[in-house]
Amino acid sequence: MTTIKDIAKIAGVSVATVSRVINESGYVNVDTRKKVEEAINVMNYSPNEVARSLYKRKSKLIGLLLPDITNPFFPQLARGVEDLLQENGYRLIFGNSDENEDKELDYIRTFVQNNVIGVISSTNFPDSDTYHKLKIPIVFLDRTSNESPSVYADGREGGRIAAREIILRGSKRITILQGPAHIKPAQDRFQGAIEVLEELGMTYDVIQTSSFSYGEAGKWAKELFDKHTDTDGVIASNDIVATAILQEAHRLGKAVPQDVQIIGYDDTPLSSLLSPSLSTIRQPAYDMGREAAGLLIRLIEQDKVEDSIIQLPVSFVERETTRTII
Amino acid sequence: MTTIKDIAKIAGVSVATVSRVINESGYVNVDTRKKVEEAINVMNYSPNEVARSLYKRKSKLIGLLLPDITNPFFPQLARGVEDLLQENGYRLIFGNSDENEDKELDYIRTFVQNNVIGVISSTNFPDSDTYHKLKIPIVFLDRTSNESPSVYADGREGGRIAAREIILRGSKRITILQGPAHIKPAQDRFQGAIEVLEELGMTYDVIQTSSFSYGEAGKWAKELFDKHTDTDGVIASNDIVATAILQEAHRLGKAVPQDVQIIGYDDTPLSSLLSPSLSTIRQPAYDMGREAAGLLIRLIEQDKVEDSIIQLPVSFVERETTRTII
DNA sequence: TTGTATGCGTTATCAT
DNA sequence: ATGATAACGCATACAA
Repeated sequence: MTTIKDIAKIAGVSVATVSRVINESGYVNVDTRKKVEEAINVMNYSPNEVARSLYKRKSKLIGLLLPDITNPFFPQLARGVEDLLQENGYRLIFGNSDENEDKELDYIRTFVQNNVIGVISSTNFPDSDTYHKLKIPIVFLDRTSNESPSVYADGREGGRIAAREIILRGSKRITILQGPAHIKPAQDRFQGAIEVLEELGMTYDVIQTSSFSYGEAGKWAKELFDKHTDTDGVIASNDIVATAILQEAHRLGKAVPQDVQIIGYDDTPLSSLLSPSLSTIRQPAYDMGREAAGLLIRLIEQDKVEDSIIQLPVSFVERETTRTII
Repeated sequence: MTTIKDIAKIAGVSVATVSRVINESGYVNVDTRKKVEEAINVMNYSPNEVARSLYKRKSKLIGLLLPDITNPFFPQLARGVEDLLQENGYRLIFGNSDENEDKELDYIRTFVQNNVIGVISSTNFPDSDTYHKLKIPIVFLDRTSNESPSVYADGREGGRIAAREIILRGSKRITILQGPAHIKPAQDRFQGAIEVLEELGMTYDVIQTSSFSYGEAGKWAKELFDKHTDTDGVIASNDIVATAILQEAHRLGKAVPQDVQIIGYDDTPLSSLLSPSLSTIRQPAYDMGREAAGLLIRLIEQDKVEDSIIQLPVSFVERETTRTII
């Protein structure tokens, strides 16, 4: 590996001078600058970020913690984060937490050990000690905590919209899937929907679920139609579950949306590809990722940051699993 | 931040001794070890990986380069990689290349700048200078290059299977989608299919495509049924494109699989959720990721590694877009 | 305008 | 069995 020393030798200057031209700091004569740049090009030199990081006590690395990149909602988030960071010269250390606190702590620790300059986390434990003690900027993504910087979509409103739309389109006996208890955004959207259901005096049933995995979704779907045969509207906790419901309805010979309406949540790419395509509440995942990255960069680079809590709007995406308004 | 110096002071020993207990290297008295461990626990100390990395000239970081995490095939790969690496104490620096060589080089450079100890890459340019000059182990994932370590599924065989199965199930006028020219695995599967088509003397048409994106897939679907009205079997370049074909067939009122059979490629989670669910060629993505990580670790930790080219089997997954064998 | 020297936190060598 | 110290590659304070 070629080091700053090699460059200095080749250019016939001291390492300090080389450092100056690299970092455009301090004075340096035009001619010597040229010599140095020449040497840098010839050797195809680029500075060792590890040494820099050690000296400055901070790197260009940012830690990203997501529950599970295999859940189609998260790649979009990740991509948004990565794009903006990359454009700004930052790089990503990435980990899946599986909503598991231990795994999460382990990652946070190695983030710190690697001098990451900030972290973006979709955690279920934003109030844990680990986060409070962190001395680097952190933004919670798709999660919130008090006054902490965070980027999320309005889950409660999303739930309200879902309930309103499905009622508006004529469902009378609604079943609502309650997402995993430990996942805050899932509870928010559930609460929002319940509110509207109550306000409008609708009769409804609730099915508890404990994960968002493809594997288990089918189970809830079966349970739903098993327990609540006369359901004519389903508010699912996310698109994955909604898809399973749709499949099960299909299997049972129920017509969607004529017999049962279904509303998903997230608007993952999947939802537009189903037949019938899935009506859903859209979260602007890619934008959320970008916003989170932007916020983190501001937190890192500026002294004072306003608007460190960013709430993005959700919206109803009308597709084919809901009827058209009469 | 608490450093090894702090621990040394608290434990009343030298930094050398602390280092010894941390790394379990050299002799250290049981009692002093206890004192040191005590201090480490009290201070919740963990060593600065950056300093370690600087001294040792290598980190515990591994670079992972994927085309686009937003394409549902790649999260599975990524997850496989991450799981195995994480279990072995390695961490991931992650980047999307968008199949763009410049972006890729940029990432490889920053990988090196950060002393990554190995790289896993799904690149279209495995023979580029950058990779040849890399002095750290690299494994190509879902890609191959000569004798270089790599993990991939047998694309040619996958293509052959797809063609065989669709013919076996009665399609006579097959249209085959040729994936992006610059993506090697896409061409492999295409070649494999063509071989069988030729061998069996089938008539077939080819549609060129230039990306795997959701956005453009619909375009090719339209083109396909537009140009080749009498097609009764479609071999798609991957599940995304197959899904678009399925949608378009549906829109045109063609019955699947009665009028048209469709075979996808990859077996992304998506494919089992469609209606009709998608028959496809399965690539064991998660396992490929794990294998790649395992191979890389062997490359890193062992002097000599056999079987550094790992080919995983593909298989036909029979679902509802193909007819049952007569 | 440039160079020398120091320290970032760690590991390893060499004494003791 | 333990400690003092050089070195990893870089950026900066200070001298010149």
